[in-house]
Amino acid sequence: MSETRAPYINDLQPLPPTHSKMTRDASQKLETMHTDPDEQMIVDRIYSAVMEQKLAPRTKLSEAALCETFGVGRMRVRRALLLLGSQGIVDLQSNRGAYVACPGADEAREVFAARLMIETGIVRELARGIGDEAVDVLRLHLDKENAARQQDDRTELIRLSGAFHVELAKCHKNAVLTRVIRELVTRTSLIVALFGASRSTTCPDDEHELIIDAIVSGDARAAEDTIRHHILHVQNGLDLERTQRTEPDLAKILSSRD
Amino acid sequence: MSETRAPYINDLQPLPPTHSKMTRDASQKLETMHTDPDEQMIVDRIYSAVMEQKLAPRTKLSEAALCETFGVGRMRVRRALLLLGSQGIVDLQSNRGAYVACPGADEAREVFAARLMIETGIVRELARGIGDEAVDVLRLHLDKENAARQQDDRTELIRLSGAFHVELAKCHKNAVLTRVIRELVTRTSLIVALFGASRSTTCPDDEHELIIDAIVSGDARAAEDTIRHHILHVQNGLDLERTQRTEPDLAKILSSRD
DNA sequence: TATTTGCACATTGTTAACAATCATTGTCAA
DNA sequence: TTGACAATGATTGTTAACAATGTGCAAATA
Repeated sequence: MSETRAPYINDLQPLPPTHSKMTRDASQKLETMHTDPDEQMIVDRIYSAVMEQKLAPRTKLSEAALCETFGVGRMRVRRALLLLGSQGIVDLQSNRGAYVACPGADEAREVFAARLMIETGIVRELARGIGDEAVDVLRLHLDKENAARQQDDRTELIRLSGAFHVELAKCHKNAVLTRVIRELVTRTSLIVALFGASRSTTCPDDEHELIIDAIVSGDARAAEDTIRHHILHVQNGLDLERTQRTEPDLAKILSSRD
Repeated sequence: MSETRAPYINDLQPLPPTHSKMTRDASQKLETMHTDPDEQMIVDRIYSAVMEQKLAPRTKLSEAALCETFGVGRMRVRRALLLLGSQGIVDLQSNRGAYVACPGADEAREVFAARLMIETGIVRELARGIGDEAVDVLRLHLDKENAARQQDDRTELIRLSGAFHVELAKCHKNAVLTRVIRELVTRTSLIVALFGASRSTTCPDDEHELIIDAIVSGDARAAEDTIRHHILHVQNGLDLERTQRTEPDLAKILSSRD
């Protein structure tokens, strides 16, 4: 459906190139931990890169590049890519390689709908009784967000904005739930990178603070409404109705044989 | 923490042996589709076997056995096991092999807590407006459950009981959400196999029908309460507070050399 | 000049052999 | 008899070579 266009997107994407970051991380990794080159490290690294929007959708993740980058054998890279593919972060195309996933509008709506259903439950239960130390963790996270916003650190702000929702899930001390949310948040990063038009999506103002306030107030209904409003706000800041960037690309290419 | 006991459980488990089913499925598969021996087939097969409680927890899934069973190379089996491991269905132990997962009481509580939060959202949104064809699908599923119950087909009833919740998720036509629920339901099957004491867990009476009725009535609150009650009912039918079956097994074996 | 066809290269998929680790069993000594 | 210890066998982890597929370029032809 969407694999017949733009074979190598590296030089087409406006986002920072992947190679510079890759090599930096590679050297860093080769220096620090040569003892445990687990493939979970590769997964986490790519996961983080996607969440920070350093890896643009449709970026090719060739095995050779990843091998050299992380200094591991092809098997490890292959396993990591398989895991990432099973979570919808990368798109594994047979005999063609692995690419950072490029979710369509339908899939984007699915992710937001799922987040709405799950996260409303998360904050509702938290409003029904949250530990003091958990509130402290959340408020500390809020401080980091504000600091990043004041310093105009866009990358850090993007990362923290997504991580806030993971922190909300972590309050339940439920590894199963946290994993689900982490996956959905990461896919949201891809969606925002693809469909994000205005900067409002990357700057959630003080909505996160409102969510915390609603939770500590103990009003479950208010907490639900607040996070629902927040998620919808992020979604409404996107160009989901429009055809994505790749679709007109194909049409343009096919019609540009003038 | 829990890998130091009962290395080979095949002949210790009271559940049906895995080999008979395996070989049957293997021949069936070799006959029908020799063209696409994808590893997704292996994953789905093991998934189904776990949901039907044909594969008991702690059952060893050796690579050689799976290779011969499914008639594929070791790489395919390895990839399938990695995927199953990433979803908590099997436990991959380094240099020791893959075993059907044996969730502890804490993990069981996490799964139920996650299901409570997510599935209440699912039925709430469904109560807010569900398509007629979706209702038909659910009622048809209910008929199958009743048929299996009347025929005392315990295996089929177990499968359908879990699949009902997957069908609920499917009503949203949301692949992301459906995948999450499918994983949670499958892990619930493992939990029930481990901690299930009374048969009440396998026979949810007519609670599923109550859920559908609450949904079609349009009362979101009632739908939430109904499925919450249902999930808690299943959970309360378990011996979660007790130490699981494997602990006393080892003690009994070690002390039974009279 | 534009299109198509063939070839060369690069990348991925697969297989098989090898290395490493773990479990079991047998042996020896206390 | 019991305990530790070592050897053997089996199973998993890893690597490298090979096969297969897709991509891009170039040459040839209309």
